[in-house]
Amino acid sequence: MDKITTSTLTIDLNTDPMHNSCEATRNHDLVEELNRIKSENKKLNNMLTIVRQNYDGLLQKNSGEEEQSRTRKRKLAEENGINYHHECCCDEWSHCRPKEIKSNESRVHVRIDPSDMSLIVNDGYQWRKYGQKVTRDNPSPRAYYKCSFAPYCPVKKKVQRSVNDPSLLVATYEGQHNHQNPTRAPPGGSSSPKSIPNIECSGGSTTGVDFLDQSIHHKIAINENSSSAFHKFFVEQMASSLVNNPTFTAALAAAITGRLLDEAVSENNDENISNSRGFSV
DNA sequence: CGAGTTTGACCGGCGC
DNA sequence: GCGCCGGTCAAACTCG
Repeated sequence: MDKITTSTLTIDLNTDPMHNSCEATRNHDLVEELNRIKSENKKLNNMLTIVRQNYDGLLQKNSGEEEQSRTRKRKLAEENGINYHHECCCDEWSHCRPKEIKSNESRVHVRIDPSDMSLIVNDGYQWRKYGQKVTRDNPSPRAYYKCSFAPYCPVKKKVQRSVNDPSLLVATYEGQHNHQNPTRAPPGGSSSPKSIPNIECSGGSTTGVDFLDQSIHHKIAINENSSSAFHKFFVEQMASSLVNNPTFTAALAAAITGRLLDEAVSENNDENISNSRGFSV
């Protein structure tokens, strides 16, 4: 998956024989950072590969056994007096039905304290709960929320505890926000944004990671520019990729870009341009 | 008193 | 056509 090779970078860095030691140091830093980004990219790609494999396996399972299969399994499970749950990336059987997944729908997993019984996912937006229901495939209730930050924001989210892992909240987002993420400008005037939980994206697309490679390419092309400028570009590229990617929710995009923008701003303020910090989603 | 939450009722889609 | 189930509504309730 790695599109950048070290050899490519070496050639790129050594094209000018007149480079001084300062530039050499900077290039060395760039190589180190590149390796670090590649390493993180590889980790993310591994995670996504696993998710994709699970997803593909699920699709194969569903298509192979055809629609009847679901009924048969459901009947069998009910006859045996058990709730049927397959073993895949999904924690809810209903999500794995061959029902078409909406393009503007996505899911995030949020790690919480297992003792915390609340169904609250703090993603920076303001939500109003309009319903709660216990579904047949999950003993824990599912909460229904509407975005209440903007008057006509169409975004809804469903939050339910994972069947397999009680410490995992599964939030399903539908639609796109028609307003800014309030995290960027807290209504209460607080300078520090609300804490973003440990959100893990669950989906089949790899495009959310590919922008890293594109950015690395661009980084080499603009390696005469300052690192902060690159960092800014990196953040913008990331935000753009997320916004344009239908598999990522607006909430997830806002959470990630918010965090990175904060990093970029703080690094600019410190004038300590190391680019050594990573990010995790 | 207003905003948010709770919870039972209702509705529509889907499978049988 | 009937029943099941997920999603939504709305009145009652709670809280600051």
